[in-house]
Amino acid sequence: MPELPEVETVRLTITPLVINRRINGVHAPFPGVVHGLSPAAFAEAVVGQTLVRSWRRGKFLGFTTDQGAAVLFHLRMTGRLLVCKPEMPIDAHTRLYLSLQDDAQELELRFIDMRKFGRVYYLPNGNMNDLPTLARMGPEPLDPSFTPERLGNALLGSKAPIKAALLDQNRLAGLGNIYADEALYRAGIHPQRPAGSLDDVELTKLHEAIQYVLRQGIVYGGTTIRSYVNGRGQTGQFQGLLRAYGRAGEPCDRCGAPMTTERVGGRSSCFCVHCQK
DNA sequence: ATAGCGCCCTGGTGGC
DNA sequence: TGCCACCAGGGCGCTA
Repeated sequence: MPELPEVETVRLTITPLVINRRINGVHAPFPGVVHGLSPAAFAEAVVGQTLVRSWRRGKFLGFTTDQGAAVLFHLRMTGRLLVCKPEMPIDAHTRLYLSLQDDAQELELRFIDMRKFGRVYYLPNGNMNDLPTLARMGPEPLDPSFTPERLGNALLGSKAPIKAALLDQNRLAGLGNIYADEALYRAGIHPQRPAGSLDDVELTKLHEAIQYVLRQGIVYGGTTIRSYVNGRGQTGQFQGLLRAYGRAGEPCDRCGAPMTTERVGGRSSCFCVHCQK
């Protein structure tokens, strides 16, 4: 499930292969993949533009073009981005692909998504605020401006379980089920705690834990549970270092007691009842 | 405004 | 062995 570290890893692996390439064509075997406009309209808008810069906001991966527009991808659950030669056989789950040309050769950027949750967005002016989801999105947890105080502000007054609040992209960008469980485990905080009830010491611990697990996730190239691969088709390596997510019934790394699983905020959550208060 | 829940989607898994 | 209910969950839209 691509979360911030997986999207960042995809961005890092894709970027050198697609930057300074001109979009020559658009094909959308699954027309619904393009958000808010038809594939034909998307193609008409984007063909002829050159990708000049990549960026990430939460779980969105964006490419800015030479005309100041932006093409965004959201991988949701099972989305992948793959850069390959045109002659490579098309995967059955390919939802959209862009033909990219430079002086030397043509490549394709393919968006593959088994479950069709993923979307492609086009922003004519490249302005993130034109997409309401991005305009509302909370702070970037790895930005230097993200402090324990800002985390506290994001959670202030919330009676929702801290786990649900961490998954709420309007409070904090980029966390999904895996890294939320990992961060709460590392911080020793029970997922059912009301988000607004954390004291300053806990906020400091949770802030450190969020940054730590996200940075580790990036260092290890993301977490592959089922389908995630980076832009070169390689799996991540962080799954071997998970201490909470998916470890129900296994012994806690700290105290040895079996890890508990429970649904919190509609999501399965793994935690240690002894170590997380 | 906030919190909770169903929905979209498909493939893998586990139970009978 | 075969079938099928169930589960995974990000973001959105609806409800109370």
